[in-house]
Amino acid sequence: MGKVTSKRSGVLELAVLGLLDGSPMHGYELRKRLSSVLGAFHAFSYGSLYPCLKELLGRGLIAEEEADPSPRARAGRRSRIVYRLTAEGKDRLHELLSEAGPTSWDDDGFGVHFAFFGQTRADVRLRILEGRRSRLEERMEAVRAAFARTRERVDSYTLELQRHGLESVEREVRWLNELIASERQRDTGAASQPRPDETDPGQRQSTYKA
Amino acid sequence: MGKVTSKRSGVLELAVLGLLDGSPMHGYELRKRLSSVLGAFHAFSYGSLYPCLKELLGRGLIAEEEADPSPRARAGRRSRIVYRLTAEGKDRLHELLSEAGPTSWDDDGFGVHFAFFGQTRADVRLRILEGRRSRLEERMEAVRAAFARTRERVDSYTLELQRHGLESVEREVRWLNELIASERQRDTGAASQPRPDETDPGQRQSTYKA
DNA sequence: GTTAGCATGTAAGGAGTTACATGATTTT
DNA sequence: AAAATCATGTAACTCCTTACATGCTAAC
Repeated sequence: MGKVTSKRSGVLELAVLGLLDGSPMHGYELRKRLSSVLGAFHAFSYGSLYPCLKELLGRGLIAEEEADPSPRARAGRRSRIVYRLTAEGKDRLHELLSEAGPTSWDDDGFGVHFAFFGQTRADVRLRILEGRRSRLEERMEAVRAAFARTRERVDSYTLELQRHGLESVEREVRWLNELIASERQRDTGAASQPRPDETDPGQRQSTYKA
Repeated sequence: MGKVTSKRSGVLELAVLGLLDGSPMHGYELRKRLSSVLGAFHAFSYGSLYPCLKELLGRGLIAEEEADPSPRARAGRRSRIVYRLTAEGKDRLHELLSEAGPTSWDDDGFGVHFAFFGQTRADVRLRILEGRRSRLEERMEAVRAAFARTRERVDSYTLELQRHGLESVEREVRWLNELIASERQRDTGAASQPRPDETDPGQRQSTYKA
């Protein structure tokens, strides 16, 4: 009945809402931020971004900005459409940030969720980090098993590829272990509050690697 | 006019042809090999594999095996369909293995191409490795640029994500550098043969990492 | 005043997943 | 003979990309 259109992925929706929560922006700028935040993980094209913005607008999660802070738009039409998050958009953002499902463990989803960890509850952060780790460990086990089964029969390039892949995943697991340890540390000390909702803007310098 | 159906991706096609060139296999087995060869890079589901096999069959690149080496199939119907590469399939495989285009530089494509480097000409190998490296270096530059622009304004989680992403890419570039150096080394010494087509099964132990 | 880059958008379609459906073979 | 796993297949659907189309704005 009320089905607006398609769902436009959870990942892009979260990324857009999260970025607009920081500050209002127009699409072009948004896309640059996406590329830099997701960086090595993923990049979106305009062909998915603009339709997504339209849909979010239709759902009332974002709205066009009225203001023209500097009088650049001469008359009538402005060429840049600046979007801001509505109250409903903020609600939806917090809803998405509370979800620690499988979509927050895969390659794309994890990157986006992690990027907004500053706005995410501590318990959800931990669940996502641990979920991601399990996911990677499963993958490693599968590869290692196949590795053992076929070791003799594959040429050295295939072997080298598997070795490098495995090493990359192992590296990410170690990274996650450090992050998880670091999360646990800050949890002890402050009793497990049901919903801390820490705004904590930039206090925490990286204890992880240094 | 002769358009059979859709293209079913170049990546899957190459992977299937390459694996079947090794030895005939049925779909289920093929999929396991795919997961292990591509490992950390990508995995395909049956929903894409079986349609692909059908299409390759229709194009005459693969064929169903006649043989039943062990009399396991009792009567009439066999439950496993074993595919083998046809002569046309071998041609197509060599054609795909000679291509060093953009598809061999992205995440999925590179993994598959690399897995079959043993069947790839030396000059093509080098072009692919160098193409992949440029691609990664472009990405790094973009991220670094954005990094410099927004450094102050982002919270520590976003920063940590960018740092980790950048480090992962840097690691792969170093890996590629070693591979490229190693390729260049074996090129000098043997004059540049037009088509060496070295079968070289497992001679070459990893000089890269040790 | 024209090239280059900013900015927005759309239509067509490619690529693969999920979920489902079904049967054969092996293990318990 | 029930349960697990092997094995094959399909339809609907999700999601994103490519290629195109258009106009504004700044620099040369």
